[in-house]
Amino acid sequence: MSTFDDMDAFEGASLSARAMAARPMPYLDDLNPAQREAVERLDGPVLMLAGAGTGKTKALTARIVHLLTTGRARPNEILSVTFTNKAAREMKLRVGRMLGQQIEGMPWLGTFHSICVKLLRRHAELVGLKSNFTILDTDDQIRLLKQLIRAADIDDKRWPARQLAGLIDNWKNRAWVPAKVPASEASAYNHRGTEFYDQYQTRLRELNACDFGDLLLHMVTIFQNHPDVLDQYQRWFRYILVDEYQDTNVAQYLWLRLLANTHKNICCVGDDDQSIYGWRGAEVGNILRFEKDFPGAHVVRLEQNYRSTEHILAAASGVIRGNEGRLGKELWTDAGGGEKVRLIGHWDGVDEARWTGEEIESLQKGTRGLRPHSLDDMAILVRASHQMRAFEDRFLTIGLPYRVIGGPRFYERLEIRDAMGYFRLVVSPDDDLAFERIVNTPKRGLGDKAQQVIQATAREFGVSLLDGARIAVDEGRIKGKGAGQLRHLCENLGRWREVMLGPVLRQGDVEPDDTDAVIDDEAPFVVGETRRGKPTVTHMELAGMILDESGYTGMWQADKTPEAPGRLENLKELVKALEQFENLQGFLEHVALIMDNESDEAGEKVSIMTLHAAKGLEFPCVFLPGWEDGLFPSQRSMDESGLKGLEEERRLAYVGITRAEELCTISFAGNRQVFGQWQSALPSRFIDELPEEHVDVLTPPGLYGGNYGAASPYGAGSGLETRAAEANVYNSPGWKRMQARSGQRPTSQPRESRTQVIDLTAVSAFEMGQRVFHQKFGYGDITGIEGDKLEIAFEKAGVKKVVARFVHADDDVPF
DNA sequence: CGTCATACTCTTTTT
DNA sequence: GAGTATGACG
Repeated sequence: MSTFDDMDAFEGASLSARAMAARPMPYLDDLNPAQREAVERLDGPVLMLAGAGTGKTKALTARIVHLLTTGRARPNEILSVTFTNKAAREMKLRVGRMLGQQIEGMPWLGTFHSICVKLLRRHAELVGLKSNFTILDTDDQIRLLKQLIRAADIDDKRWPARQLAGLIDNWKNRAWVPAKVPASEASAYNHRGTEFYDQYQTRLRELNACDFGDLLLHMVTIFQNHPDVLDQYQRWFRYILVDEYQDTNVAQYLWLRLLANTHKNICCVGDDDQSIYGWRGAEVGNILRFEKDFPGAHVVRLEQNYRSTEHILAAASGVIRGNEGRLGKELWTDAGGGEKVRLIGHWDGVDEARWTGEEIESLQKGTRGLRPHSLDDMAILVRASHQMRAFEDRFLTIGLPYRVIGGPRFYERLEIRDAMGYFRLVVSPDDDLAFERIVNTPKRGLGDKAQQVIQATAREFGVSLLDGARIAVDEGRIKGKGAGQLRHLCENLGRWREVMLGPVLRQGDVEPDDTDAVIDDEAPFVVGETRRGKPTVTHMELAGMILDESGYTGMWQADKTPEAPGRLENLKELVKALEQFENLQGFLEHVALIMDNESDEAGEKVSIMTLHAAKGLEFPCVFLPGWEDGLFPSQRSMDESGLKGLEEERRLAYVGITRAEELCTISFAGNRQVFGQWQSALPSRFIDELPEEHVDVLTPPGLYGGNYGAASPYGAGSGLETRAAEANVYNSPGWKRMQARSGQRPTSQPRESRTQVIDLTAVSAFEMGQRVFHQKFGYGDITGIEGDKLEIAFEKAGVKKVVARFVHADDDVPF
């Protein structure tokens, strides 16, 4: 079967090019001249330099629609790549909307990774894989490397697997296969980096697996070594569109260049000022070099900003101006001045969080001529995720609803990964990594020794761990109660697999309720020559069955730790998520590639996220806390990458400010608790780069260091001065206030500013001494009741004041 | 083999 | 400070 037969068979061809060519093009009227040029210049290489908030996605979707409308390409001949699944979804949606019809056939609109998986499944054998290869997540990757490291008798304390993983990842990002890693890297990882890289790749092949970086690397390798394959795709993809081009790494760049080589109709959209992923291999150079790489390229600049006020844009420009070697863009708007960017200094991180919380509440009511804002309009953008905690703590105690975006991802949670380990093993019984993960979870009395026996047996017979386990059990190589449990597990796995595959049909059997399907070609799994009927249970039921019968659910039900209920909840959610998929296999594939978690909880909430996660988003009101040297710009960034690192941090600042539509508030704190240790810092150097005429310095009464220029409470300074200041810290009013606060008198000032409805039913449900459960703090006893707030002595988290509705009575535990 | 205590790293950022 | 990893003990 030729590769393109199935492409044609793809949903794609549903739109006839002729029918579309006759249509009007209303979408063009909606564009400004620059956008319009970017849309209409269809042939040849185009670089769309799109500043923040300049309608990039609009132009990009209009371009796709234009390609379709003019009949230049059918939907399945357009390759459009994004970095995130979210961006891909958004684009699909908007193309459909603009076109006025739902488009089924954009099979090649997706992330680099998802498109590469699709391609790689077709050509896997060219790099020594089978088309049903599994995609390893970071955790599997690390465990695999650790095995290799230990096998080589190296101290994995001194030479951590994470480091090696990072190294290999880097190399893959640069499209270096083991043989191509340059000599200059030879000293990496104690001079054994390349050696391990080679071993690792071999091992992956044995496991019929690949990691994230491989998805791209393998495709580049295939394109380079198999011109016939490349040629097909080069001809097939008549038009290529790339979003966020400034974030591409070398492998992605090569991949694109190879594919674009025939038609050369490649349109890259990006903003060099928003390149913030250098640390994971992105090369700003790709976008800076575009005109050299693609001779005859047209560059279109989108500079009219539709998002922010003048002051905000000017502040952002002022900061980004400090970077060298930009392509150069100046954003402008006709939106008028608006509010100046606000700057405020705080004594410490706790104060910062408290002030921010109060500010959010007054923005909600509407202050100083600003309209009232929904909490959904507000976001707190931090440099590093650990900064989130201060805000979470504060918001929890004052009962301010918030959502953390990009926090611990759903699919990375322990219980989810365990569950998926079971699913993986049912779908592919020779997934050794999955086997290792779940053999002894829940506890089955299979410790180190038993597992070594299994390993040895598997190696001896040259089979998977699961088969090795079967043999080991049959031959009585494993003793004790573990043996029985292991046998049980193996039998279960076999049985679940049979259930999934469906009943075996004998020659001539007819499906009871489907007369056409003597042999069901669409059945998810056709193994060997065996014919299978429709499974008797849905994959959701199967999933539930697996989790229950394996004892996994039971394990958490028996667990009395505070996390257990949440974990069970997550497992339920996991099974629910299965509904959207045809079968377990489809689900696993999806999960491997989905890294963003859309938690669409209802209700108005303030968003808290990292600056990286905020790229592409916008909010009327944005808070940018933690602008202190060392934190932002991050010391590590500067140590590792010097000026380049600093410039990337500066771009991060630029990204942060340009997220704001109406109000942008920057803050810093003189002191912060890091690693449980108090540390002081100076205001960020980026603060000095904010143009004064666009900044409002807020200095609340009794506050230290609210002025900038001479911004720090201790004066701008040398290390000496800082040390001296540290000595003074303990006499300062702020310190004393902090001490007083941590004393937590039960009658501390009631907060008059709150206009929250007190939920009396919630309060009256509690009484002194009652044992309660809190989602974040765990179990505790009520030691005080005051309005709608409870004072609770938590077992783990200590004494806290918490709004009653965040607390549940715990009826399970007698006292 | 499983549980508990201690010791040690960790904080960038993610497809 | 918290989570993980290792080692001693039951």
